[in-house]
Parts: sequence; structure tokens; C-alpha cells
Amino acid sequence: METELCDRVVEKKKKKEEEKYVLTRCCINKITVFDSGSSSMVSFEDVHRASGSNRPFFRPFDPNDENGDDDLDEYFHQPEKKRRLSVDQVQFLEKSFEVENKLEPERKIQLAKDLGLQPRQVAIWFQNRRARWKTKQLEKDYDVLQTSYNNLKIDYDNLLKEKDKLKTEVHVLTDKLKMKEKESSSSGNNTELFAVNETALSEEPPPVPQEPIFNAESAVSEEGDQVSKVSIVAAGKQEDISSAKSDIFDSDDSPHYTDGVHSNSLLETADSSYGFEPDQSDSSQDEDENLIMSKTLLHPYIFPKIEEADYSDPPTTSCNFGFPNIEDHALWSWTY
DNA sequence: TTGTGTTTTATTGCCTCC
DNA sequence: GGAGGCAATAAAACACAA
Repeated sequence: METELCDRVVEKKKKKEEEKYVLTRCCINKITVFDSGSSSMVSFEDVHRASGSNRPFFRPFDPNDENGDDDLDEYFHQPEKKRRLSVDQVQFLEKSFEVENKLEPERKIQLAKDLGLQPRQVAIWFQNRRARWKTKQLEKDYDVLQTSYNNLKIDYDNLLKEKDKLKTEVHVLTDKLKMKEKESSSSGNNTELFAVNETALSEEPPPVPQEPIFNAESAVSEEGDQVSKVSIVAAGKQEDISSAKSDIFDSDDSPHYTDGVHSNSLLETADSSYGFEPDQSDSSQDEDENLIMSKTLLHPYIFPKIEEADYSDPPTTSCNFGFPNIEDHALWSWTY
């Protein structure tokens, strides 16, 4: 009994719904006819054709819908539904965007006329298009930075390895020197010390660095101290790191959006700077300076400081985007 | 068919410039 | 103060796998 009553109510509602549908289609046809003359808006028919949508214009009938009687009123009072632009319209807008991504008022009105849209729609489309373009640019920039970072990291790791190698070398040589000093002091003959030291060092020459950056031979201290050579080479490399870093981070060409034209400087900077190309051109003119440095910093009395020095990784700061703080590292390298 | 993720259109609120 | 731009967001339209 109850179900029968329900069915009858549902049927009645369905009938009502059909009547509304027919009525509304008539209205839509009228709208289409009235609008066909003017090009101010895309008609409903056009929208459905353009989007290829087979969706029913109304939402499906819902027997549980309490407001069924108000559907028609609701429809005529609800704001316009979103409608997608046709392929042709989008193509036209895209071409226009390629020419200039900003929209002057006259151009906006002209485009709106040409496309049969409201000027506001054109403005919104350009606004959204600029946003999409910016997002893509950011993604590209991110990729470039990622690649640059990876390359820098590889270089940095290689330098660390080389530094460790040199460090152990310094230790070995220092120990040898100390041993010879002890031996000679026990015998009390200072003149023999240098001769012995030289022999000891010449017995086991240090391996030549893979990529000599600095002409170390000319910067050897008066004592002929091999340790000085080693340290100078390391210092020279650190200088290269600092300069490479400043190439990237101190550049005034950081990406910015002015007048809608995105700078490609990030790409250029990253591409040209990530290889840590050793700058050998400066080495000769820096020889005197390095000689002084080697004499000052690498005086035999400073050896104990080498022992105390912290060889662990330099600290990274929160603002360096995860890059090793190479500048600190360079400074720290000069101090030992 | 339906649930879900993505894309597109549109709105809102804030900011800057004239 | 109004116009226009941008970021954040909503919501409709669409694509697609299950």
C-alpha cells in the first residue's frame, strides 16, 4: 500500500519534471535565436556542441528532492554555469597571448568582439594563462637548479675526497718530520737536520694532484717544505669554489618577472657556472701572494694547529638552500 | 557507471599604480 | 578612489582507470 503510494508520487513528479524540461528547452531555443544576431555571448547550444558534452541539461530527477517544485525558479535565478571556450577560441587566444601576454583595454575589447566573448572573459583567460605560464616557468627553473645542484654536489664531494687524501698525506709527512727532528735533537747536530729532512721527503714524494690548479713549485717556502705545497693547492681549489658559488648566488640576474617577460638568466648562469672550471690564468699573478701566505700560515710552528683543526664538513646554514656553505669552508680552510 | 584526479573558468581579496 | 594585476581558491568540465 505504502509502496504503491510512493510510486504514484514519483510518477507524478517525473511527469512534472518532463513538463519543465520541455518548457525550458523552448526558453533556451528562444535565447539561442535572440542571441544569434549578437555575438556577445556563447549560446547554450554552442556550448554543448563545442564541448561535445552529452550531459543532460538538468540534473537527473531525484525522488528524494524536496524542492522539486522550485527547480524552475532556481534555474532562472541561478548564476550562469561555467562554459568552456571552443577550440577555435582558445587557439585564437593562445596566438594572441604569444604576441603579447598582457592585455591592453583596446585589445581586450577587440578580442572579445572577434571571439564573441565578454571582455571580462578575455581578461580572465589572459589572467589564468599568465598564471599557467608562470607555473611552467617555475618548474623549468626548478629543473635547472636541480641539475646545477647535482653537478655542484658531485664536484664538492670530489673535492672533499681529494682534501682527505691530502690531509692524510700531511699527517704522514708531519710524523716523519717529527721523527727526524727527534732523532737529530738527540744527536744534537742541527746542520744535519735539514739534510736529513730533505732526504726523508725526497724518499717518498707526494702524489701529484689529479688536476693541478696552482703552480705549487714556485710557491714553495724557503725551507722547501712539501707541506706548504699541499696546502697551497688545497687553498687554490677553495678559491675556485667560492668564485663559482658567487657566480650563482650573487648574480643580479636572478629570475624575476618584469613586464611579463621572464628572464632566462637563471638558465644561463647555471649552465655557465656549474663546472668549477679551474681558473689557471690567475695563478701566476697570485704566486707572490701565495708565497707570502705559505710562509705565514705554513710556518713549522703552525703544525700543531693542523692537528687541532676541524676537518669535518663545514656547517650549512638554513638559508643556503641545502648547498654546502662553501664560502665558510673556504675561509675555514685558510685558517689552518 | 562511477570515483578520482586534472584542467579550465571564474570569483574574491589584497596590492600597486596613476 | 578606481583600474588592473596577482595569488589563492571554488567549482564546473573533462579525462580516465577500475
